[in-house]
Amino acid sequence: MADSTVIPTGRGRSHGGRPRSEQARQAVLEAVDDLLVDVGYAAMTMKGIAERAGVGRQTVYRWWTTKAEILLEACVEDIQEELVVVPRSNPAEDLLAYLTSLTEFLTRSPAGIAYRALVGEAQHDTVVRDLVQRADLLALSATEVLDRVRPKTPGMPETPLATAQLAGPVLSQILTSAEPLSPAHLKHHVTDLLTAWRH
Amino acid sequence: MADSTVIPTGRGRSHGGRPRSEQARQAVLEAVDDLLVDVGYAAMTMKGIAERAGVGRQTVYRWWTTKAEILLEACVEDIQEELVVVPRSNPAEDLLAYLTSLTEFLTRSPAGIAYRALVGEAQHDTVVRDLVQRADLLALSATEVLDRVRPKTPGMPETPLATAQLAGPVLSQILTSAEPLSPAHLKHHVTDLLTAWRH
Amino acid sequence: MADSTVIPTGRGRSHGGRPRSEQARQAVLEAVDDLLVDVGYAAMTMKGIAERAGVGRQTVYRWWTTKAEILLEACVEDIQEELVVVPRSNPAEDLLAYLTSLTEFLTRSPAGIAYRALVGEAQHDTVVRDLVQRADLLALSATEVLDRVRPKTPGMPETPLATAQLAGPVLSQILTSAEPLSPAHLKHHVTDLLTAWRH
Amino acid sequence: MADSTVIPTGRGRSHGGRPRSEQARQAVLEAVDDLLVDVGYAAMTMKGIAERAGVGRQTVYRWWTTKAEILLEACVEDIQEELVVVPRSNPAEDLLAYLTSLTEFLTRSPAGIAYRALVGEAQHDTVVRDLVQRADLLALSATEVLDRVRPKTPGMPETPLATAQLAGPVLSQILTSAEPLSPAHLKHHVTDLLTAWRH
DNA sequence: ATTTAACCGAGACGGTACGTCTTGTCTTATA
DNA sequence: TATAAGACAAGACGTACCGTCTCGGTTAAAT
Repeated sequence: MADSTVIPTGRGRSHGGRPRSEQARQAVLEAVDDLLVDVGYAAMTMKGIAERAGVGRQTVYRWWTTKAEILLEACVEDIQEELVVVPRSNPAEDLLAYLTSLTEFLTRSPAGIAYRALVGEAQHDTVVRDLVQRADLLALSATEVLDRVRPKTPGMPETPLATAQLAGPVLSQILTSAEPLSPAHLKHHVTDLLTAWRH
Repeated sequence: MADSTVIPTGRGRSHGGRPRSEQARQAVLEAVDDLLVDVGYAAMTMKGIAERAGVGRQTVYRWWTTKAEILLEACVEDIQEELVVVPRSNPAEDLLAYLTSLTEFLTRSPAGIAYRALVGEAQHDTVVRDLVQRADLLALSATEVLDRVRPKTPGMPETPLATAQLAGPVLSQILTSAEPLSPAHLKHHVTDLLTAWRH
Repeated sequence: MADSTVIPTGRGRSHGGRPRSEQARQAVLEAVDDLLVDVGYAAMTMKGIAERAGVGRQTVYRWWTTKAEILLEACVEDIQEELVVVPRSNPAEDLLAYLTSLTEFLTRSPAGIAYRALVGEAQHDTVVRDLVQRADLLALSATEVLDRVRPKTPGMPETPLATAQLAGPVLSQILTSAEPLSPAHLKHHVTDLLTAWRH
Repeated sequence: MADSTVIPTGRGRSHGGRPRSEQARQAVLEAVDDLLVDVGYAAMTMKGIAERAGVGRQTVYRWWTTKAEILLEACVEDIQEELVVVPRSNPAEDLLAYLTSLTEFLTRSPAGIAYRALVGEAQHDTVVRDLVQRADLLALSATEVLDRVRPKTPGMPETPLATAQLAGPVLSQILTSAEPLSPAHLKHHVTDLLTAWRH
């Protein structure tokens, strides 16, 4: 799935013609990251992206149709690296490390901020909604942690609900409030989860 | 607090002059609701709102500065009515009724769709972010339910975290996926919460 | 006829709304004259006109659809003034004065250069062709002279042909060559015309 | 002179390499003729020409710099054939036949329409102006006729003026009006010319 | 009863981003 | 080396919306 977005060089490639410039692609992806930090999602425009990247406007439109699409491509590579959590010795530490890492990602990392912008845009735009769902960025990282913890928690529900129970409170707090859940809250939350899942 | 947004007729009112037209205000609020359903948030413009309401553009700009602000005012009145849950005989039913009602609100009600649009816009626009936080629409309804349940759940954490644990999974699922949590999931989630909160 | 183009303030004016800015209109007409001299017709763009006039792009498009249309409006007022020839004592002098004035107009006057540009564009663009024909700028001035001369030239053909015979050689020479007909040629031409028209 | 444009295969041709494709050249010249009729001069683009000809864009730019240049080359060969008038028994018939042929050429023949487009473009573009003047397409054909008539018209002025007097009214009428001079007008014009030229 | 002041609708104003188009250059693979 | 294909940077195209302004008219409270 990811391939179709990650490797856009595809496209027929029958013969002849100048090949796509990897340099231009990288310049656009970097420009998008920079602009998101500098001016924010709302003030980011296709025109501005092209200019910041030193690239023709048509070149941007040739490969992407919206700024959300560019943002997704720019974000999708980073997210896996940044959200990988090294296994811990026990479930409580494992889950807490994940939630801490998730909070950090969503509030500090450029990729995380991009992810929030995408989720925001998804509420307005059906196309973006589909893109975000298909990429399903959080589920991948959460699944990994949950699979490690599952053997020791016989009451854990199936993955979709467990993911929602684990990450939902953290994510929705960040999306609707100024402040994320505190480390103490995170710890309490993990304890409650394990209490429930062990029964 | 809500008053400051609901009664905008204030504004100095030193003396003389034609009073604000309540008719124009209502026309704008209704136009915004209609347009959100008809064309979606992204395609909704200040110009379009004025035209749909049969109102001069200056009249819109005189009282609101962004479409988010109008939407908030249109939404804030409905939300309390729609999310009120009649008390049930036991905690499990009380919580389940609330989550069911919340799911319904966020996926069906025009006011709920407006709320999602506002949360979405808040990720792009700091001003909207503040508006949404200040209104704190969900907390009000959740607090009521939690207060009813609290006497029977000694382990329930303080309200902010409990609200996140209760509504977070439901909300974040709706914001990031096509499908909300199923009734069965909601039931399972309530059971888990009560298991944790009773210990 | 000319009124419809000369008084563009018309347009219904049924009620309400900010009235058209005469200042903006004048700024555009002057900008077009300037640009025609500075950069030439081909390099003149709607964007450039708006910028030179210090006017929004939409303001230009609101009142004119092509640069030719603007040019015509800018030209149509000047042309009558510049091509009026004071009556002379005899036909030969009358005609020669007109042709001299015409040559001067077409090779020196900004309005004359604009007229040539319009005739040029008329070869490519049917809409411009109609505009130019309808305005019929040269015929008006030629008719005046011909009417003065006619009483003394019984053999003069009807006005359309006489106009072509009088001005055609001068105009086509200027349109297809670097150099206009010389004063000596003009004199010779007038003599030939009168010879023919007196028989 | 014509050679430099007609035989563009020249270009040094010092040593090896793939020779110019005569097939590509013909395809371009035909595409230009087709497009002029189909979409008109203004809507004709270098890109469109290349695509219609089934030719690479670089190939077009390699051999011509503007569409006017291509048009001139496409036009220059035809014009001589189409404007040749077989000698008639008397000056009046000779001149009338020429003017009739000229009218037909300018209003019907693709090459004539191309010529009008070139004259039109010459008003905007100095380079085209020079090209058209240098080719001097009409003078060649007019000179031929005038030379036949001259022995019988002692008062005919030198060729440039005589050409202007003969063809100018016809040409300028076509360039500035919807309708060319009528056959009756042409006949009248010839009579007038001969009246003047015989004195 | 008149004046004053803020409201109302309409719509033109100077801007700016949109997404598309053409320009002339370049880079590739093929002939 | 010339070719067809097609990506590239640049920038004009005409449209839409932005937020402001100007108009003539309306509606009340303060003169």
